[in-house]
Amino acid sequence: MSLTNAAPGSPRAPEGYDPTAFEPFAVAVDLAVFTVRDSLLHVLLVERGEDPYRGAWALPGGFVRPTESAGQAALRELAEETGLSEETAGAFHLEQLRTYSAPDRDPRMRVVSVAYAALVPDLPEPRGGGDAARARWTPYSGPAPPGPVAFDHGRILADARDRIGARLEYTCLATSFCRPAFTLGELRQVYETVWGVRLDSPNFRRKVLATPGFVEPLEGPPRRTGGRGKPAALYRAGAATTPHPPLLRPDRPEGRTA
Amino acid sequence: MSLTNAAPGSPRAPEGYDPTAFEPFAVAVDLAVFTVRDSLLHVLLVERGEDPYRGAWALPGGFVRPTESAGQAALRELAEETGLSEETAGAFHLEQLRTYSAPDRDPRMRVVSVAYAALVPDLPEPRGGGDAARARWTPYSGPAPPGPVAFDHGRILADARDRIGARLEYTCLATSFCRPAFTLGELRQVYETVWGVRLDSPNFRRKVLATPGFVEPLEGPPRRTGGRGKPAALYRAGAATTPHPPLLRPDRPEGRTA
DNA sequence: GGAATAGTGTCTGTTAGACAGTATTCG
DNA sequence: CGAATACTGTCTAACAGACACTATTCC
Repeated sequence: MSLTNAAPGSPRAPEGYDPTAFEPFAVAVDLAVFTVRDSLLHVLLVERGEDPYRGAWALPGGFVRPTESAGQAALRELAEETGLSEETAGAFHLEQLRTYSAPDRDPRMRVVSVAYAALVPDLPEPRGGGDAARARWTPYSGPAPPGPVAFDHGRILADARDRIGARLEYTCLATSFCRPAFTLGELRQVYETVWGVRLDSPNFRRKVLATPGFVEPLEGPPRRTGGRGKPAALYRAGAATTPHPPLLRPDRPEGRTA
Repeated sequence: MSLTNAAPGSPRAPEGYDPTAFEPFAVAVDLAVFTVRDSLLHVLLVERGEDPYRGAWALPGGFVRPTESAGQAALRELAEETGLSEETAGAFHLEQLRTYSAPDRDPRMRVVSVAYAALVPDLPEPRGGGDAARARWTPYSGPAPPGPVAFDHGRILADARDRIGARLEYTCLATSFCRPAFTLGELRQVYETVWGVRLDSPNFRRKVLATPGFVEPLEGPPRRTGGRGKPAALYRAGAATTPHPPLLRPDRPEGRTA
């Protein structure tokens, strides 16, 4: 809740807690921006130009301004890092992950960070103004992080990846990784890349098409593909948000069913 | 991220952003503490004793202290509100939900709140010191919130309920609502209460027992029940965290499968 | 006995995965 | 032609839901 502790005598604030009397908290957002490129999961990292962790890679992000919410700050940062307008960036999937608040996560002062995950299609090289020039798409496929990263960003990154993988099972957001028009083969590669598995193409097609509104066929010249082979029909993302039944990952050697 | 904006000339902080120069943020935690009592979902609410929203019901919570994380603050508040020790309260399921940060969510100052959900068994009446005396278990079963609540707590509550319902499908945390020893009938009632459906008892039993480590049989005097009928065997929570396959909610008239 | 809960067993329509087979394109 | 991808169709083992039946207890 908020400020009930301002009451003198409250057990939660023995002597008239005044939040402004404490060392102030800074509130920041950190972005894990993912894309699928060349059948590899990539994440957008920026090289730090200042201490601490000078020269290390870090998640893009910044402070929440006094008049904006964390979500608005995340969208603003996403637009800056990708070099797109906020309106264009607003079409991307951007979701709050969780908040990191260990007292010592930033050695200089108390910074509480709200982490967001963004899913974008394969974009041209990140381009924005200023220090976004140091931004790079970094492969992030194995279970290990893509190298040493600043602060607790390795942990945030790992959490974000787990979350995205899990969300693919129960949501339709895999299409967020695809361009406006895509083939079912490209969509399947998204799942295969994020999950690190091979999926049976006919069965995948059946499941996706079984959920109405997951994808919608496009009229245009029915062709295009990622190499040779028969040209594939094009689709665009539909309005559905939840495939039913879910597209569960194969294997997962855990509890068995009766 | 953190403090990259301290760099002068950065596009994200044009003139040497100093976070301490801004109006400070306060960081709080809000708790949605759920329990199942008499086949109804209940949530713990406290009556506010100060303005704003004096006399309205609110989620229990408080400010994050300078030396603790948000998670530690949530555990501290949970212990205070339930009147238990932090060690005892630490056995309850407590998970971070999401962070609420609209600039105007608190009329007095900028408060960013990290919301947590706690799942507890049916406890005796909430008892703690001080203003926890105003805490009450409030039924929260229908789709509507349990009445007018302070701040954006109605929204937090609705989000929390949705999350708990969804988590029951893909996790084993329903046992968190049960006492240390419980019958499968009691466990089934947890699902029925949270989801608002009737489940087939034999099939439910089959699914639960099919996931090794979901529940473990207890030796003790094999009996007890919630009224009359044949006494049921007792179980305790196992080590498994994920039922496989998931215990999906029935119905859900949405996408159909092939 | 009747009602209520626990627990076992069975039956059946559906489904998920496997895979055969055809179509279309590139080199 | 061979390789690669798209797409259709089918077969089968397994499963989910429905439900019949028995057991045990309280009233």
